[in-house]
This record gives sequence, structure tokens and C-alpha cells, in this order.
Amino acid sequence: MDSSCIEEISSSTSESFSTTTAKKLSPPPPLAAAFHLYRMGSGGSSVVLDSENGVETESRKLPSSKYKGVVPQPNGRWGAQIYEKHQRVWLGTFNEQEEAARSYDIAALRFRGRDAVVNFKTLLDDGDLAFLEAHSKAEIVDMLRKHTYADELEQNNKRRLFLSVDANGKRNGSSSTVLNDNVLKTREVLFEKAVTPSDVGKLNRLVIPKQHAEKHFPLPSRSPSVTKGVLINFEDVNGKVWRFRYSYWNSSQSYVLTKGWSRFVKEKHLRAGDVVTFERSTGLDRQLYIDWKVRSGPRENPVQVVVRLFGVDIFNVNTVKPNDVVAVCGGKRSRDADMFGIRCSKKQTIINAL
DNA sequence: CCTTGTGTTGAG
DNA sequence: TCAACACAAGGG
Repeated sequence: MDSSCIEEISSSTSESFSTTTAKKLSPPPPLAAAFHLYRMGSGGSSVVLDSENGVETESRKLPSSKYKGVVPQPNGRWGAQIYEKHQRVWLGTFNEQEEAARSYDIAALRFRGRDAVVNFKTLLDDGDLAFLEAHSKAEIVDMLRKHTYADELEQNNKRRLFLSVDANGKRNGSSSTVLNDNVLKTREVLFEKAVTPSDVGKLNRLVIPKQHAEKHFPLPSRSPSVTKGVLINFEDVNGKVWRFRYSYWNSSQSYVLTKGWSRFVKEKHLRAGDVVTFERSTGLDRQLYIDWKVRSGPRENPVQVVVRLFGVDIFNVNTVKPNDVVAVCGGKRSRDADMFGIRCSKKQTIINAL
């Protein structure tokens, strides 16, 4: 239903883009000037040449932008536009090319998805995507035209931090769904890793298996992101947000979570063998989550174990084999002392048993 | 009056 | 789909 919204903005007249009328209305092009028309594009009374300072050159040629979706304006400013269904959607005018380019990028992401070709390959912040997905194309376009996108996004993120607490207060034993207000938000497990001794040791870093790293946390290749890494936010069971630096270590050819990781290890009292789970909301927001589970194995008191697949109970087992990957919600070891007494049921959930 | 952004075209 | 170009509609 949001796809139709855009029409309201680009052209009030509904489905009428009759090609016939288009032909009829075409005004007589100024073919008077038989000068050279180079460049791509059309029309163009480009009177070739251009004396550096354009002192008195008749050339009205407007400087083109190197950015996609950005077009020059007569007054020196820049316009941003994107095409959709044979129609142009105007994204507004801006003082700087980069500003217009950025606006185009945002629109492109909203219109064409995360894989859209954009001007600036900045890593899509999870909050960014969530925001885009949560608004209609028309709303995004409106914000861009009014230059209020940044503010709206910021306010949205603040709001989300508070709501997340309630969301978790509603959590039940399932690790795949969480009820937030009236919206059922589902989350998918991206991957899990049984932490190694070094992951919880003095190296202060967690190695993310390359396979998973490249699939779920693609790092903008080539850009400075490779060297400096990026900051990624993860929300834990208590609604607490953990921000880790994520980067690639050439020396070891591995992807790692560095800054911030040691604090997580310490606060959660992670021990080698414990399993860390990375999840992501599949709903409108693309919020990332991190959770941990006590290492599976002997010595745990016998507890009811429910094997689940996509949130559906598959079968129950009473024992957990050594190499099973187990997700424990409300394990023995105490979770944060600052948590609000939130405790999952006594049962444990196996996510990827077998 | 000046700026916005639509009409429209030719190239890719 | 896209940008170039012209210019009418808009807003002050």
C-alpha cells in the first residue's frame, strides 16, 4: 500500500502517463542552433566551448554533477531525483552536491532495497534500515524534500531505545519472537558461535567465523571501513545496547568484534564453550540482537529441553549432548545484576540441535 | 523576481 | 532508467 503513495507526490494525476499525450505535447525543440551537441543526454543548446571564466561565453551549460541522481539547478544549487515506474520523483533541491547525492542514496535504498546502487557506500546502519522500512516511500521523499530526514531518524532511534525495554519485559521463553506493543516482531538467528578460550581471554576480541561474517555483516570493501572497522549496535535480552567495533584483521585474515567485546564478556561472565547468538529482526526494523547461552554439557541440572525450529516446538529431550548447540534463555549463571528481574522460564531452548 | 521542479527528449 | 535542457508554475 505504500507503493501507491508515491504517485501522490510525483504526479497527482493517477495512472495517466499515456504515451500519446506525451508525443502531442512535445514542444518544438530549438533546433535552430546547429552547434555541436556532445555529451550524453538530449536537447542541449550547449554552445560548445567555454572560456575558462566564461567571461562572456553564451554557454548556459550547467555544470553536471558526478553524483548519481543529482542534477544542476539554474541558480547554482543541486536537485536530486530518482526514477520509478517511468516517472521522476523529485527529491528536492540542495546547496551541496553531496547533500543531494546523499538524499538520492536514501531514496534509492528505500525504493530499491539495500542493494541499490548508491553514491556513498556507507555501511547501512541497522537503525537506518529500520527507519527506512518503517516509512512509506512518500514519507521518505517528503522528509528528503524538507530536509528533515536526519532529525526524524535521530528522534526515531531515541524512541526505540526506550521501547526496547518494554519489549523485553514481554519476552517469553522463545528466543525467536518477542512481543512489542501490538506488533509481533520476529527475529531470525543469524548464527551462533561457541566462544573459544581466546574469545573470552585477554585478546579482547571475538572472532566471527568468516562464513558468517561475510554473509551477515558485509564490510564495505575497499573503503576505510576495512581498516578502521565500523561500529555496530546489538541489543541484548535486557534491552541493553552493546556497541562493538567490527573490523577485519588482515594479519589473521579474520573478522572480529573488538572494542566493547571485553565488557560483554565480563558482564555476562562468558566462559569458553558458551554460545553467543546473533540475531536480527526480520520485521520492519532490522535491529540486531546478541544473546549468550551457557555451554552445553554435563553438570547442568536436568532441565526440560525444548527443541525448536523457527519457533515451533519440534520435540523434547532430557539430555543435551556435548556438541549440541544450545541456546539457553535464563541459564544458571546469573545474567546481568542490573536486569529487571526478567527471567525466562526454566526451560532451555535448543536452537540448532543436531 | 527568483527558485523550484515539471515537461520532455535523446542516449544508454 | 537517466541526465540535460527549457521554462512555466509557485512563493514571497
